[in-house]
Amino acid sequence: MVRVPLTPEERQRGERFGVLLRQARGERSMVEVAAAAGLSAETLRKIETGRAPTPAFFTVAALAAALGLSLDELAAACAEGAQAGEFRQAG
Amino acid sequence: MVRVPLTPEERQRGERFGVLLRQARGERSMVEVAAAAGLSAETLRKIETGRAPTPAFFTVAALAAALGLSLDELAAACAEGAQAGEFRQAG
DNA sequence: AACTATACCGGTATTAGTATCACGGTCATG
DNA sequence: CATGACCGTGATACTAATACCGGTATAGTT
Repeated sequence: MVRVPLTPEERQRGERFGVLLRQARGERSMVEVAAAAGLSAETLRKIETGRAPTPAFFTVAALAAALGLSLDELAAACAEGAQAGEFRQAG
Repeated sequence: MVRVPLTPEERQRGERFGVLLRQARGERSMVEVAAAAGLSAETLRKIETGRAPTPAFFTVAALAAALGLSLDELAAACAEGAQAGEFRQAG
């Protein structure tokens, strides 16, 4: 095995990431935001639904610009979410 | 063609991106920074040399955290660099 | 019911990111 | 020179991101 498959935690992080993007998209359509970011709507949908859990940096940067989000806050939000659900689930 | 190959501009952006990371690494070794970011040294090398021009978002986020960089500034620097190197070299 | 717009889903094709393996260069030791 | 440790690099193997296609479902309009 030369490339390790994505761990469940990474996929969960991708899901949280997608939720954040979807919230930021608000009422706008996928097609509009995807076009603004220079992506296909399918790619945006995969990212939002967590089916593409680790998108490329510049893809996320373009999306963040189209949505008016901060990359640092975005990454921090995912990291915080990971800690919240990672080892503090039981107590 | 279902996935468009990276354009020369995207590759150039990847090279600028790698240069920024290498500058931020300073005197530290690849092995140390890669370990701090949770990557293999080879992956860090590919990113720094521009052979991986569009790394994953969380890979970049981990690197930025290890190097003390801002993701927003990083993305902005690459975008500005694109404009600066495109038609305004002296800018 | 038909038409339009939006979003979800499975399948498919192609490129690219990431990790492991193997090699050369440098410095310190003997 | 031989050995070992660290650094950077190139080749290779494997998974994932991205895009396109067809089908499905919901909601609004006529």
